[in-house]
Amino acid sequence: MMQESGTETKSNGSAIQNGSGGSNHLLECGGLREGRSNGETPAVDIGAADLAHAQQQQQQALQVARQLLLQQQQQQQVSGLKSPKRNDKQPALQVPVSVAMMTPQVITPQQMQQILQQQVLSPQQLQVLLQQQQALMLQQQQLQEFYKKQQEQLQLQLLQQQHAGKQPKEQQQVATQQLAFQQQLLQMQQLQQQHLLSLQRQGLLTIQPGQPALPLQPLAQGMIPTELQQLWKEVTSAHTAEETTGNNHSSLDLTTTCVSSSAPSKTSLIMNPHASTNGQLSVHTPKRESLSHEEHPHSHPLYGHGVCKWPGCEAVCEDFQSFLKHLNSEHALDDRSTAQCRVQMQVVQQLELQLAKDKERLQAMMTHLHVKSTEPKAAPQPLNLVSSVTLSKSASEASPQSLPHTPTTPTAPLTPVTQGPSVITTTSMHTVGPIRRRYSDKYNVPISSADIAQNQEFYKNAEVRPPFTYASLIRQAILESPEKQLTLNEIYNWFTRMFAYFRRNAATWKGAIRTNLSLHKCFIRVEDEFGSFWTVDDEEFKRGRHIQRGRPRKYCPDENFDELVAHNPSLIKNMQSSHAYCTPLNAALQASMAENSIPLYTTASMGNPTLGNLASAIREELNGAMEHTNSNESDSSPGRSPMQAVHPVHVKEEPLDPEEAEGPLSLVTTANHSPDFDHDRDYEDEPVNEDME
DNA sequence: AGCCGCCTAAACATTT
DNA sequence: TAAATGTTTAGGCGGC
Repeated sequence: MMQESGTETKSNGSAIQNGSGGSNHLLECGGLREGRSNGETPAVDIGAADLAHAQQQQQQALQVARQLLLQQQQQQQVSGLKSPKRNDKQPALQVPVSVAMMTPQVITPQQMQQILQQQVLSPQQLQVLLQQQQALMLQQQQLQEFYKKQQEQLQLQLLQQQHAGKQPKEQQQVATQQLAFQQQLLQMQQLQQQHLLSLQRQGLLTIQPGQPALPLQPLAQGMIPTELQQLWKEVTSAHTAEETTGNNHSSLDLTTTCVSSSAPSKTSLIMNPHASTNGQLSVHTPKRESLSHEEHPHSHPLYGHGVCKWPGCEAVCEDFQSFLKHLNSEHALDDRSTAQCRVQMQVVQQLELQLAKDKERLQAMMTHLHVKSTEPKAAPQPLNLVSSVTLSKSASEASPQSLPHTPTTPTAPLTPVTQGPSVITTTSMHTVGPIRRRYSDKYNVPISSADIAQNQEFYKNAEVRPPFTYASLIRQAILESPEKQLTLNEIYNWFTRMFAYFRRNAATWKGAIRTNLSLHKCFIRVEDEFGSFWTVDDEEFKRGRHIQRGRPRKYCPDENFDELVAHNPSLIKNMQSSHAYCTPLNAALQASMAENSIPLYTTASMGNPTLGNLASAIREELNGAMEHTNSNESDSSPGRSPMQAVHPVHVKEEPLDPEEAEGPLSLVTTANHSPDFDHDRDYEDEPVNEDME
């Protein structure tokens, strides 16, 4: 946190920051201006132009839709006026369909613009929203048309009746139909209100709990208590809006409007008539029956520690009686409570979903680790695995007060989303608040794809720093690629694509990426005729070692270099970068490592024979070759030839592990081309065996 | 308090 | 020549 803010402050002065200063297009900096020299297609590079375009489309569509609606309504009014004889007995039937009533449900362009300006929606989300909006309007139109026809029919009948003075039954029927339609319209309105509400929420949350049509996935990943509280407050504040619907008995039919039936664990809202309080709504789920408070008269799920636990309420109630009173008065069966219940249903649903996922994950983890679990289904015991203590601590610190604060940047149109807690799952292993509790700290636990994917949508849209180290992310980027290899630029693009956070301060994080690539042993630079790319050695990643400090600069001219290049023209880059340190591992050292069962340079754990693994294999092979050469010479061609035979690539020299070579057993036989060398050895106090875990 | 890992900035070298 | 890429170091910060 402290570091975070400090960092931000620092980077505020950077040129990059200034470059996008004053603009609300937060996406325009970062990797987006990068030339894509590699010609890869950026998947979701969202630029200002894209946003503007989407915005324009939205507005156009909305305007067209509104015009259509308006026209219809005008027509209707005209037709109404044109009705030969208006029956005064039916005025109520004319009222519901009015511009005043319908239009507020449709998102105005201004609202949309507002949403867009907050820039919390990805183009995909925008598209979904647009489609939803259009679908809703279409529905609305259809209903209106139908209603209009019905009305005409009714009027016709009334006319006939006036002339004939009969058929009261039919009239009654039609009137009933009309009433039914009124209800339908009300439901439509509700739906639209909900839609609007969701959009409003999106302005704050990016993700929309009450949105039936939108994919629930983002929400499923994204809710944390703080956000939920916020959500409650919104719902509360939206109360007035909902109240305008007035006599909506139908609005209490919660299940019709809110719950996506696609969700695996269905929840149903039950009006609990047996609750100790009148009209109290309680959320029942199939799995978690709330405590029966009939059995515990003074224990109520909504009451605890003298406080009303109704979401968003927290009213202090001295005793249970006053709580009941409060409950009855403040949380009676009304629209607000209903809406809140809807939200709560969503919450429960998401949590269940999340729980199921995490249970599954835990099971897989345990299976993988061969941990005997007596109760695989039970709540996860704090396994003595990765630091549950740490996690719980960080989780506890992930309070809204300690949010990552980035508002110092003028470029950041900070929506509440960006200020929201950075971690959105409650159960993920790496629950991290703003604190940079890095996932792979110490343990170098690789991020699984699921870890990132789980919150993928969130991080894509919320400018929240992901709780992963650069190394972990780079590794993830590389491993996600089909070939398990990426150019630097592709790595950049992955970052910008996957994390909204990395769409600004490009200089900073790009530099960090480069630094990490160079610094971590696990990242292997490979070069072919098309350029260079990076692969990852997963085993090395888990070991988490860095290239040792004090390593001499790789760019040191050397007299042997020309000769080397002569033999291996394609090695130019790598040779010149570090040939001086391609110290052969002597047999003793290797034996030592073998004794320690060090899986040095074994193939990466990802399974697929990829180039990354190939690189590792090559190195392995190279090590074997070194074993035989017993060379004191610098790493010249003999070691390299096999590599080239295997693949027209070569890896950076670092793989030869100067670290080991410089350990106590090290027989650093290379000529010291660098004056820093002895200096390096002075620094290098890392004995091999210690290094070997 | 000291160590360690991570992040950031910066300087510098090399390549494109 | 500028920008991108790559390497290395220093210093700050938080966690342990």
